Amino acid sequence: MLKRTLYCGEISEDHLGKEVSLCGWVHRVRNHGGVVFVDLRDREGIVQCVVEERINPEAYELADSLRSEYVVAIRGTVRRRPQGTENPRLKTGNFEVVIDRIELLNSSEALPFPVDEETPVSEEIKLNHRYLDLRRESMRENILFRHKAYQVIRRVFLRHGFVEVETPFLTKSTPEGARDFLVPSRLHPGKFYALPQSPQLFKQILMVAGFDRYFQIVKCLRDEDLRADRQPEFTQVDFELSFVDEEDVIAFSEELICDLFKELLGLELKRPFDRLSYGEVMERYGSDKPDRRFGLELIDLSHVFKDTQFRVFREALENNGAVKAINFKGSNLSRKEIDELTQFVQTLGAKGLAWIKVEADGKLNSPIVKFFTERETKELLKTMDAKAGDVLFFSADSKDMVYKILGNLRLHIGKKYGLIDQSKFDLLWVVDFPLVEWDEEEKRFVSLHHPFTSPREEDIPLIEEALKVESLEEKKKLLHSVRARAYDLVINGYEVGGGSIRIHRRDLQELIFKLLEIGKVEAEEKFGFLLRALQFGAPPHGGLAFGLDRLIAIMRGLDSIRDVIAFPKTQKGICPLTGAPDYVEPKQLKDVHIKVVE
RNA sequence: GGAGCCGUAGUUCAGCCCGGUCAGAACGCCGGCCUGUCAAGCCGGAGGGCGCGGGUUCAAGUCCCGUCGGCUCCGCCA
Repeated sequence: MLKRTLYCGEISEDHLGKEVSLCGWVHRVRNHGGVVFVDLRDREGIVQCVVEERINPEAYELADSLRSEYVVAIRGTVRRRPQGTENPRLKTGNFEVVIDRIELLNSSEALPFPVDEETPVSEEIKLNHRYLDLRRESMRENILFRHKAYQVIRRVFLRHGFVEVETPFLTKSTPEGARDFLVPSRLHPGKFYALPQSPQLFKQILMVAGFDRYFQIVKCLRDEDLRADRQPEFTQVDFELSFVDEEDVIAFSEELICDLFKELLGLELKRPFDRLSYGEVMERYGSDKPDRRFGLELIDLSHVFKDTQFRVFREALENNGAVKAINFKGSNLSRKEIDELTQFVQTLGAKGLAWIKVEADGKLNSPIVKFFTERETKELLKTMDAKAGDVLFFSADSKDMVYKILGNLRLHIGKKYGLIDQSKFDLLWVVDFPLVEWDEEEKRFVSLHHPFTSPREEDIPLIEEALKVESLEEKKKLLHSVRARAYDLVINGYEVGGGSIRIHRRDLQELIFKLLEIGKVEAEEKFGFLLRALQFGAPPHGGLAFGLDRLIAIMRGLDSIRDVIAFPKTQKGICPLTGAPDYVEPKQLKDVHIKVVE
């Protein structure tokens, strides 16, 4: 067999006149009668190979019989293409390989879909034949890009003295957080391991153990429903440092992100990244992960309607809710377009969508202005800076609902009407998260981040006070102002990283468990190992984890993380390639003491 | 758990609203021609019965119900 001397995509000026041997896949064959062009492809790119019948009849005949995705080795001589026949779309487009010999290494069936960028192919078919999909240039580049990212990331960590440590995959199920994937134990009937949602507790233990700086590029598993940016198994760039505060973690994170953007995209990001508080981003964007590449900010109207007779607005304000609006400036939306947006917000649980359109003559076209006083209307238009052609959309409801409706509507409009500058990267730290929020379903407070996140020192008395008061409203009020020492990195409206300074004192950790109504017995049972560790000289520590899949997808301008994962799952959590999940043999079930009930 | 869009040749789609030459196009595939193309070109050919199951009807890709699958979103995701 001919042995490769270089990759197809590497052919350049340097190889002119030299004999080369290439191994790869037949991308395309063009036979012009007497001369055949074979585009040969490998992971580095494509190069055109050529053979003429009258010069090399044997190779010509074989070349003529080649079909897409046949595997061949080709020996030949590199030459400059005849003038006027260069192909600027190929990296190797100024050169071609004059075929001396072709070895057919394997043939291929007719393809289920073309290995090119032109034809859109359904996700199902692509994943079914992922090996073919991955041969496509864009997918190959996504995977190679990701590979390069690993290298940059490791280099940055090593530069800063981080130690790479692996943590267990067979671990313990913990309450709080996402649903666990469970693994039945054969040796311990009725007991289960859980696959880790993240190495959170292990990395904290490593800090207690004195490793000082830890990192790991690691799979995390959560048994929750999928989204374009969520897979049941995904990769975190996880790290933790001792003897640090927020600023250290943030500064290091920025360096890591900057190095990635610089080395992989050639972009110099401006440092420090912007920071906004959780409260501010919720007020302005209705989201804790805002995309700031376009406007349409939420504007508060409670002062305008504080005494309004319009029932919908009045009730919202009376019930401690909010009245807010966004102004889609100069959009001149038609009634049909407004109806479409109304339908959209209804899928989010809105009853309807109040709107005002400012017509060209300045008249207001709206189903609701008739309920406003003259003063309200005037102040409203002023607050919203409403001009001819503008369309205003309102939401009046509980604060959570207003944020949800207008935040999602804002994004929907931004995408639908092309308001987003796709060439930009918007990097933002969201800080000052509340430590906990009330969970109406569970009727208790739950961590916004996770139960190991430290509250601000000065806010701890508020927690103690809240635990003493009886009234729930009073509790909520007190706890609302307890801030977590947490920080999220948001890029283009995606949460790509999150972390916090952790609790390193047992008494404080116990206080938080108490706040979260995790009883002493349960805390001991589930987190006893952590509590004990905190008693034996736990250093102050904190860290962060980046969602690598999301980060790579954003850097590559992709909408779905499936495109940066070699073997992703479909929305129903199925791997079409292997057919997982699947039934197993009764013997296997018996071994692990599992009986399946319908 | 819920909502929306989609499912027709190997692939991407049109046809569905207004049931009755509606089973089509392009690419791919097969055969032939062609010495400079590069998503080659030209000529010819094969290939599906419309995801699956019911129902309505004289008649169903076309209407109705159910179901499965893909995608997007809500819930969920400490």
